[in-house]
Amino acid sequence: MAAAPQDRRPTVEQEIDQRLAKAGLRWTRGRRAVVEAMGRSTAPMSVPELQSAVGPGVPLSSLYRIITDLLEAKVLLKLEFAEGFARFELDEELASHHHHLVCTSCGQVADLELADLEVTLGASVKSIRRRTGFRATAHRLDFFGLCAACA
Amino acid sequence: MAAAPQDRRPTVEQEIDQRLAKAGLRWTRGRRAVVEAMGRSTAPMSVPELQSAVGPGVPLSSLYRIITDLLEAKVLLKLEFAEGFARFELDEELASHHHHLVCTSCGQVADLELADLEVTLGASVKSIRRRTGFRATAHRLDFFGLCAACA
DNA sequence: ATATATGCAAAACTTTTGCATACAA
DNA sequence: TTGTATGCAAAAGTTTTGCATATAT
Repeated sequence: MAAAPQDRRPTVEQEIDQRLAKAGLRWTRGRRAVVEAMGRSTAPMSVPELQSAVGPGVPLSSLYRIITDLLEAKVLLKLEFAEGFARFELDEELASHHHHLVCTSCGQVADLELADLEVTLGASVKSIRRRTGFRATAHRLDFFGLCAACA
Repeated sequence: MAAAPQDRRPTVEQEIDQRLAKAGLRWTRGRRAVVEAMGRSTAPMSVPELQSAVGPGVPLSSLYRIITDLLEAKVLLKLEFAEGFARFELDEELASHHHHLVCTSCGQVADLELADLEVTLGASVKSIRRRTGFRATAHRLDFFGLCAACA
């Protein structure tokens, strides 16, 4: 659903602009390329994947520095799936809260929304705080198994 | 509760023995030290943590090789919390299925059991298979926030 | 104009590997 | 005894950093 004229909620682009500004970061060619590549992807990307999505204009060291900055600005989220390297995706508030399906055979990682579960998880957060004093502000739920193609 | 004489279920040690044997692995001093250190810990350990728990008798390269072997034998489980390095814990069937509370302030990782949630998650696994064809055989749920001490 | 971001090269950190020796079965 | 595991050193893979230059504001 596109933003209607009377919609006062900022677009994703505007929201990203704001986060960069708040972090004191400039809107540069490299950062634009990374954010756009992330926006095009439907699953968290590794740095090599990001590099080929962005094209040869951005060297590795810059990619890593851009990622570090975007993490600090809360534009990106860092994920690790016990693969030995990190993956990244757009911050959940910029996209939507979701979980991951990790295929243990081919390594593919897919996004998945499970709205009904979130209610239950919200209740768990309260019970955790009551039982342990831990104040959870975020969670991650990943499923491991075989994707349709590998099964 | 200790195993009663009539209890036919193997102890954790026997179960580990079996898994090593099935994988064709010998029960050596280094592996024993690692398994014991893991058994003593209540939270997943990084390799440096494991190294100091085990003491100076086991060099890094051996530790990593031992970990690799124990992962293959399904005695250990590998976890990553987007810290840039891996953590390890005893396989869930050797301990108990649980989740993690990761403090984003001090970095502490604590174990947590949430039995009631497992039922809901089981239902989700079925719904995922129906909707996407993905066959989940395991899951991981981690909560991020502030531990009681940091809050 | 000025502070910030980039590009290149070098380095740091985690993890893996080759090879000779030591050890478990 | 025989194959497996270990220890040391060297290397590989991922991520970080120093410094000079280029760029956004």
